[in-house]
Amino acid sequence: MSLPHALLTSLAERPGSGSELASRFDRSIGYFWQATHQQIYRELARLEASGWVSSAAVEGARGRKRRYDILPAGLQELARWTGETLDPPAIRDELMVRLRAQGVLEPTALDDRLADMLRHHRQKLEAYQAMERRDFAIAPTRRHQRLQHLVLQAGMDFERQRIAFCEEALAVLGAPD
Amino acid sequence: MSLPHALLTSLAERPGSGSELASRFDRSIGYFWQATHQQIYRELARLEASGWVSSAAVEGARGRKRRYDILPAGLQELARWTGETLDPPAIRDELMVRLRAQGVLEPTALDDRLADMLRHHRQKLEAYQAMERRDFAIAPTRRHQRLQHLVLQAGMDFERQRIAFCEEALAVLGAPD
DNA sequence: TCCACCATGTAATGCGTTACATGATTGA
DNA sequence: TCAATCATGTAACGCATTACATGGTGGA
Repeated sequence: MSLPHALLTSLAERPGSGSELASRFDRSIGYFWQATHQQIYRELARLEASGWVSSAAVEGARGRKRRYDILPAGLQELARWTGETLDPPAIRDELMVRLRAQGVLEPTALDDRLADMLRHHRQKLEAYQAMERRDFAIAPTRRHQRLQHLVLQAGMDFERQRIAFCEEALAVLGAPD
Repeated sequence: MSLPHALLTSLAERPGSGSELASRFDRSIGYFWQATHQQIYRELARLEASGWVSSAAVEGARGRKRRYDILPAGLQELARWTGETLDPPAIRDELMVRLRAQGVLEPTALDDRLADMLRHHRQKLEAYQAMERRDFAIAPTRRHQRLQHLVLQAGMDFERQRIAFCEEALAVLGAPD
């Protein structure tokens, strides 16, 4: 249940509207927590009902745009949650299930799917590397920046590991039994 | 929506009852796909309604134990699914959200939580390493075994990466801003 | 004027989670 | 015989997902 706190974090970094938050979830924050615009609007309404954010109509904007700001109570809640007990990550890796299934089956098109995955992860890695060149050309010294860099590096490590894994899996599937 | 197929895979490897499947989800399969016994029983009923598995009461067993077997239609469905389009993994990493939140907050107890995580991942890595020593003392040559080994190695890589990450994050949080 | 698009929202469905319940067997 | 435990469920709820809907603005 981290979506409300991911939104609070994003609003603490910078106020914004629902659609702006949605686009942030397609970029930076979305790399480790995804949300659709439907989820975001519903959750923003709850955050406001809880007194953690305030909102105001944006004049001169397209549609019924509203700007959300985090309130002191929201910052307090965010700090409380950040230090709260943290559950280990819940892994749900469909690729592993399929590899295990392949082990009890005649050959399927799984190697094509692995090739797709390989392309996907290589593209993501390239995108992260471009971000790093752009935002962290010089190693940051402030804690805030160092944390963001660390998280980006974790994303790159994940993609690299995934690429190596797909390559090895393809080799195993291609080898004679 | 991989739970039905994870169950089919497990039943294809070896028939078993709901409770046996539940205990497999606490061990081998559970390392990349988790499920509670409630989910498993509900899903087994659906698999049987779809004609993918059959079940029969186990005589002389405790309680109302039923043994489930995969049917030819179930194997066919498993093969279809294994070659089907595969979505990239959905990442939802609460730790990353908290680190990003910490970036806009005064210090919290997050470093204690990181220390907890570190212990957790070190224990999981040790457990995996014990499994590897026990099951893969000699490198397997059959595809089926090589795939299982590969998946186990992926689990170990994940834990190692996680350990390194927590250590670096603790270093960043401990350093002066 | 009218179409495309932006911004926000509603509705339906399904999986996952948690709490609780029932029947049957073993062992003290 | 009775408590503990095994095996199988039921029920309620919430988040995530998908499809669809509404209102307002800008540009052709």
